[in-house]
Amino acid sequence: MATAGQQRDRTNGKTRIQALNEGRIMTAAEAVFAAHGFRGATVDEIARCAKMSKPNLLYYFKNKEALYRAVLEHTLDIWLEPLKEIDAERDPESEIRRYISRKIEASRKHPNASRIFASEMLRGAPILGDYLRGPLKSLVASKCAVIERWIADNKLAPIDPIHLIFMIWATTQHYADFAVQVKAVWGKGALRGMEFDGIEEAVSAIILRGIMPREAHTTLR
Amino acid sequence: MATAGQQRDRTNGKTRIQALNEGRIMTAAEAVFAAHGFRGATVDEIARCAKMSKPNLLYYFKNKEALYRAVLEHTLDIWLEPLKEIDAERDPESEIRRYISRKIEASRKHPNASRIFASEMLRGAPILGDYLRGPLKSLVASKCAVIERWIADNKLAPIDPIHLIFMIWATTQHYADFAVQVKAVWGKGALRGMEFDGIEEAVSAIILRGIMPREAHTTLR
DNA sequence: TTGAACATTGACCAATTGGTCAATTATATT
DNA sequence: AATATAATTGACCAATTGGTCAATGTTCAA
Repeated sequence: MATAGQQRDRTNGKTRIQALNEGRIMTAAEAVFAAHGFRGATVDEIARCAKMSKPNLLYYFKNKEALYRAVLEHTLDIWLEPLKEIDAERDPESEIRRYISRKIEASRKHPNASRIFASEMLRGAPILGDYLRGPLKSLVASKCAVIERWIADNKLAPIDPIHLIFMIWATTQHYADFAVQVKAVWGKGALRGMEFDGIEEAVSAIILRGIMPREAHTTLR
Repeated sequence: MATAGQQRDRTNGKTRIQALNEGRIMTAAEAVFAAHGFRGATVDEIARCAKMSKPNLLYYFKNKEALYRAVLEHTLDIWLEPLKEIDAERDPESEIRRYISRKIEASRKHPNASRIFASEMLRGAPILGDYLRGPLKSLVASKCAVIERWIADNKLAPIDPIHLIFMIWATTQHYADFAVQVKAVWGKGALRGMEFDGIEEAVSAIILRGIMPREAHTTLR
């Protein structure tokens, strides 16, 4: 009895109430940090948004920065997961299409994660800087190598891999970060709860056309 | 004598000192708003950055919001100018190439303008909302019509114009808004003062390939 | 050189900020 | 039912916030 590990009512070393409240706080914090950035967000507003007193919030996260870091970490997972999945062994068309699809899906399901990441970049990545220059750079380099192999094998047009990746990042996240603009300009009234349908196909179409090889003699133009 | 208009030492109804200080304030404000957004920016920091006391700053701009609006307006000019120039009468390849080129140039020369715009979008465009739904929407609609005509004339592949515009916006501004990330991942050390060379060609290459028509029978893949 | 408009600032203010703490209430294990 | 632990909060604090104002210094046309 009393096996090492969780007792009744405890998950992952956390109380039921703890898990619940930390969840509520994180969700509230994501919304506020996404809209106003680290400095523009206030602990009061996050607490109010989580329907909780400020001291209670600070009982779960020792200060504003700790909360921000927790949110950023959660954000990073969502953000990077799709890139890791690109598989050198499969064909580029389906892999890139799938990647775009996953990124659009992430922008639709977790728009605040995308916005928090954007906000952190806008301020010069004081927290994520090391991560960008370390693990992210490595990951991107390895995926660039994959793309370059595809190009060498004539499975892809000779484009610059890093700019392809930037283009996919930029375009897909645009629909989350600039959602107001997209809605305003595209006309899809706020009423019809912002449907992101068709985006995936439209974006994939242009990009894939842009990077798939043509037969030997290019017939461009 | 005393012709209606500027006296000696006055330009545009503004004193020499006025013009000079307003300029310094705007530049400082652009940097601070770009990094921290409206709420995260402080008047003190902007004043310090403009080497000026806070009351003196508020002598030129009546409050934080007025300054923000002035900065936003300046930003909008830079931001939109290139799109207006797209000319239906010329051929799509050179027009789109030129547009991308102009946008990349703007990202390089006015990165803070791009970031302020991004920040305003992240918070849901409380100030620019009406502008987006009004003049911007009209402008975009007219340019979409141009693109659609090009498609109908078989000068362009049948892609969705609005998403093409979004893609160009997103990709080009990415190099300003996410400059830290670009630098970190791309490796161009901060030393070699971030050269944006090659971006224009790389981006244009993918996008143009993606939207230029092929000969009748598509030889894709 | 003078005087009126322009420019500048230290001192100050009320409101808000991130954060603490002691006291209280709820929860869960015995 | 008892008790130890977890959860919650009102009251409070020093620092910072956006903004005011009266007093002072500077510029420039006459």
